[in-house]
Amino acid sequence: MRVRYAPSPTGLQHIGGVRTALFNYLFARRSGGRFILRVEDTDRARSEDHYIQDIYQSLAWLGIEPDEGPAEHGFSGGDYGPYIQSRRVELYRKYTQQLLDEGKAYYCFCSTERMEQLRKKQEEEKSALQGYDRHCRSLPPEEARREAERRYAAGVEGQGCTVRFAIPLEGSATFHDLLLGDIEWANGDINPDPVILKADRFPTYHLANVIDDHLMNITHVLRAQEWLSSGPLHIQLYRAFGWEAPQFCHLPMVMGRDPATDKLSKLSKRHGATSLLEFRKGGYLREALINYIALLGWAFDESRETFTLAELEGCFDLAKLSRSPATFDYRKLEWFNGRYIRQYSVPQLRKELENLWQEHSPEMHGAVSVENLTERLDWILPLLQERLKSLREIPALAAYFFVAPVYEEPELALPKKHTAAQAAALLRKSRSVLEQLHSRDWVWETFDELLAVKQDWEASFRAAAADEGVKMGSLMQPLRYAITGSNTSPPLIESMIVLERLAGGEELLGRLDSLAMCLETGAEDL
RNA sequence: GUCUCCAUCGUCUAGUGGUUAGGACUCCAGAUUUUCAUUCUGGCAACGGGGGUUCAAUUCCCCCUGGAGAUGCCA
Repeated sequence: MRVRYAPSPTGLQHIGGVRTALFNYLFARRSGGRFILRVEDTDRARSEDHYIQDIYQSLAWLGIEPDEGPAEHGFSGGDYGPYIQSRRVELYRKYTQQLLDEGKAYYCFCSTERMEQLRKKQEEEKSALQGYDRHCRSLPPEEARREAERRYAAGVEGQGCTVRFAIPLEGSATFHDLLLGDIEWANGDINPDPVILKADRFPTYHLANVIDDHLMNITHVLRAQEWLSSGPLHIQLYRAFGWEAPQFCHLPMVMGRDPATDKLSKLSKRHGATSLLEFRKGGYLREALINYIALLGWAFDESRETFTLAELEGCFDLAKLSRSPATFDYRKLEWFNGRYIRQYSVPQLRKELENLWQEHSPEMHGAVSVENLTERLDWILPLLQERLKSLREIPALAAYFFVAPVYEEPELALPKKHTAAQAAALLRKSRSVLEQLHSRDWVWETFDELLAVKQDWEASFRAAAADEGVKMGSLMQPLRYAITGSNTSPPLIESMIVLERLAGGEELLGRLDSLAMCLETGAEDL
């Protein structure tokens, strides 16, 4: 078995493309076959080098390794190179010539203006026939050849000489799709005589794709269903060359819902983030992306939905593909992401962050900088880990460990049915507890030891709450606001211990005093 | 317009000629908890419509409807 992922470097790798790559990869792994990466850069106007880099980086990030790929870019080259189509143009010209010689293709001199007018006219007349009118198909071949040579010799690009494939006028093309079953298509319904060699003498997708799949011995073509209607054309091309066509499997499309119109369409930029590396930048873990993408149009059984790449390699099965399109759901991706974040160990998570922040500076909060953030992550991460949906939330959530909060909404400091004065009193009580705790001799070096210390601290605060005749929550609320500047935060006692470790006890007391002052001076407003 | 593909909760899906139509996300409620989150428990929610075939259709067939894709010297 030999399968390939054949992206064109005309844009960033997006979810749909990556899903196709993943399924091809999994199919190869599962069947002991080979997974080939081929770059289809036949569109000279739109192909760009950095898009090629994006393809490589995307696959590398996910851990999808091609068995064969462009050797000039460091991939293990197989026996079928080059794997970049722009380095194979002579091949495509040679095969085009063959088709020309056999009368299965013909030169076309119709200008783009003529084609535009034709299309416009067909649209206006709501013509049953759409597409090329085969104007040049009946040109005497010898005459056409001379004209083509004349134009090529003139050398100017865009002289309007293309080569079109002569679709048989009668009959039909039939092929068996592994997912969809038998597909039969009347030749009359195939796009009439598509261009196979453009005016710049580069091949179009259809030609290059068919030639390369054949030459590279591809046995199975797994591609998105948007290609289904090119299937019959490709079958006709294989037939014209006298080649056996590979097995086809047209994967369900990945859709997105346009928030403005509420309409579904092929997932694209208008639906939000779609490029893979954008997700990485946005704090998503590779495991989450792989797991979620694998489930887009595929399911293992009635309940299991957690899979690592390695597990997928062992259980992926085309028979379990869905035939209907899948809508991309950002929320479910987030849910997976949260789960995988919680599964990571703290060192793993820290490493991931350091790598990420090296490439993309995160949006920082106050005085939090990458330097002093990463070195303290081992203390902070355990407190944040279980409330993260994405890595990108970390700087904002961790900010209070680095800078004193600004008390913009002091009413958040008030427990239910408490006045500002009462809250300030609770704060003073907490202050005395902290002072007492500071006078004690305690040390801790690991997070586990911190948890032991926490027992003591918590007991002291509980006693204080009882003293004051309030619930623990009531005592904690002003304290929480003082320390974190919010009424929702990671566990407060652990936070204080960590903060004391990172910034010293005076920092804690200072925050309490400053909120108390704030409450007392603004008391009448609350 | 034409051709083609598709059709189970809002979303991703499982499933069968006879099931209380299963799971997950979201949402809601409850429990745990110093808040938030996590975790746990419970709940809301689906076989697009009409014809057949059959003792019996969500399941098989046809039509309709709906959705999507293609209709490029883009892939």
